[in-house]
Amino acid sequence: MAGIPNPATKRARIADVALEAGVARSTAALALRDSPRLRVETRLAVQQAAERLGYVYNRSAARLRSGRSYVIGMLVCEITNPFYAELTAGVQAALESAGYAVLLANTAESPVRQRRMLERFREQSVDGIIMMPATGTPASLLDELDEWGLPCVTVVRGFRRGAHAGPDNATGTRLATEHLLRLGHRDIAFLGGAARNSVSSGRWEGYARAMTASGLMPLHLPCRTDMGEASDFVATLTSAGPTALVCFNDSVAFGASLGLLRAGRQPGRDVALTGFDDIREASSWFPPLTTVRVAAVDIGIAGARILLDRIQDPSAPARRETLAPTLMVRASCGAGLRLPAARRKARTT
Amino acid sequence: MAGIPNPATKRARIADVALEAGVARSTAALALRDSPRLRVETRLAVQQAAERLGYVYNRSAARLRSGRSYVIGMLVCEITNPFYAELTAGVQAALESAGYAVLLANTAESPVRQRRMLERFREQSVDGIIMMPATGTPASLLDELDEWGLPCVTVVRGFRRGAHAGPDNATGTRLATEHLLRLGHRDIAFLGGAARNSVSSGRWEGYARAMTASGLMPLHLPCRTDMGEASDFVATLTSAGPTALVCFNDSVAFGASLGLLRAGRQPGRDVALTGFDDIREASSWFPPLTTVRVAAVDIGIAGARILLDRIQDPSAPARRETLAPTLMVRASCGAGLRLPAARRKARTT
DNA sequence: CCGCGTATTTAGATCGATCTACTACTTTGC
DNA sequence: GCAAAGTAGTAGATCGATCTAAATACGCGG
Repeated sequence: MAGIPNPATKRARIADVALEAGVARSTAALALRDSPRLRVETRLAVQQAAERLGYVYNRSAARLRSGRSYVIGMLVCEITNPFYAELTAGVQAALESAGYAVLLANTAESPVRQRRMLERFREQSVDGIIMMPATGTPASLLDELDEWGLPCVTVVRGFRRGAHAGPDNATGTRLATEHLLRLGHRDIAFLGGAARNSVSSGRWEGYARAMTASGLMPLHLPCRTDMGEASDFVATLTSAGPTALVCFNDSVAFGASLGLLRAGRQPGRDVALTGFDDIREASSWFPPLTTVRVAAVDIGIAGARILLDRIQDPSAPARRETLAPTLMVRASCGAGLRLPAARRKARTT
Repeated sequence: MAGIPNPATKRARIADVALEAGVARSTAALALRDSPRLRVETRLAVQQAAERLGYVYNRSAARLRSGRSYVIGMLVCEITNPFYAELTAGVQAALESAGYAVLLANTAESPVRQRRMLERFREQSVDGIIMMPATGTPASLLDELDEWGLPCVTVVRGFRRGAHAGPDNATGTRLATEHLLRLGHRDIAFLGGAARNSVSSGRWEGYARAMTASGLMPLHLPCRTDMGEASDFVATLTSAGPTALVCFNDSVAFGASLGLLRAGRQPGRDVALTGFDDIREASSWFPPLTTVRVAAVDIGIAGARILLDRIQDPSAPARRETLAPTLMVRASCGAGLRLPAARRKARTT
């Protein structure tokens, strides 16, 4: 009867629904959760009663009793990095369709903030954690979370142990380096990724192995992994420098190409570039960026799935998933680049 | 005594802390919330007892009784857009320092997903909502949220009414347009922002007014607001086209500059560009992007503050904050651009 | 028509905090 | 010296769901 929910009267509770449907409170609760223990008719009757009253489920109450919150805590090391933003979107979408909500915190690479947020997540009694550890996080954090009884999955970055989803970094840079070698480059340097973490070391290793396998010396050009830094750094390189750069990620490659332009050099012609991640902007860049594709969204989805399985069965061994990368060959490595100079001449004739 | 929290035994409750400290449960609760109703010594004793037991506050229980969750729901229309990513970081930081956690959902511009997530937020009994309405959201959504008793603030995008924090879009594009006019441009077009929302109309208006004030015809070049689209669109413009583009936002401006390069034209020399937002990448772009600065982070912080005030006093009238933009003059509008060609010549001498 | 197993439904305790209203004990005022 | 006011602490109800264990209904063989 009550049709329209009235803001003045209080929100309907499960007891009200039970009354309206003419069943017991516990029956109503079961019906609203679609329990097979109830007859279909009963379930339907209760659900219709709930509809009539404009009943809204109160997960806070459920959470207190059942201990399950259907909330996952997510720690992102730097949400303003487009790769992590995409990954966040992937995680969120995957968890959303499994009925979970996502508590998000940006650690901005600070282990202190990271710790504070983990504690807050614990107070909020999240069902699990999905995180990219801030640079400098000790692996012992996993033990602590374990002690807290909080299932955890690392994504992209991780530790030697523990549930994890991430790209095969070494294979990725190996593919990129081998491609450049095939194109005839010999003086190839690795740009960016100074931080000592699993991602940096993996990407460096893939590059370095490919170089030494060809009898060449690997060279590390360290710079912070953002566009501005990379741009400044590359602008200082002279024409005597490397003819090709394997960049730590796409942002660094973008920075490198802008730096080259600033120095009056043409990315893709004067210096070949490869990136890593294949973020959305990579293909529409000029020149389009040759890069290692590891769909951030897919990593997010994989991480979410591992976490959900882990929540279901916390005793199962920690699963680790390494996503195979593919090389997206575009123009920035020198193949098939249409140069502005050439175009300009063509246009004026 | 119990020193180390034992994962085998259950988590300590407030009753355990009370026992350890030799006070009543309600006293312990007050002490843990630092209530001034208690003597300092009592508070300290309880807090130390909590420390000893490794007590962790259970907000789920508190939330059930008190109705306050210290969780805010945030709806982002497109988290992979760097501007919104920065805004998200701002909101998150501001709310975090006020003791709140943020439930995040990416609507990907879908009103359906937006609605679903709002309902989920409601179930989770968030204390408030901070959102950028997906394109096509009716203003009546505000009434619904009101009926639900959920305080809400819109950021960046919004409606005619309701609490809001956002940039002064019209002033921003007016500044940019006037700057281009001062530089002698007459054939200036507005690029991007086809969607019919408050942001698009505001930015178009500022541009159009400045044009008509100078006796010029405003021209809208509609294209979707992402880098790839803008790049494709601009690549088709001929040299007979406009000499300057006021772009809807930085991403569009980036796309435009890449599109010009593809067409063999030089952004900043052949065509002047201005952006909007001043995202991190704008200053390290080549050429550095002249753009309207409205710190995304500041909008996020302003939005968070308005929401928190609104939660404190829901009966107060909805506050609206418009952040004044400033024009960041850089090279992309043609002033002080050092051209690659010139540089290249200088380097070879 | 009884007993037994299975399918449904239910009563009442429970999760862990907060809130209200009350007690006990000081202090103050006159 | 006694009421009024103030201070510090407490008992017990309460939030709204879930869980456990038990009651009831139903079907069927004998």
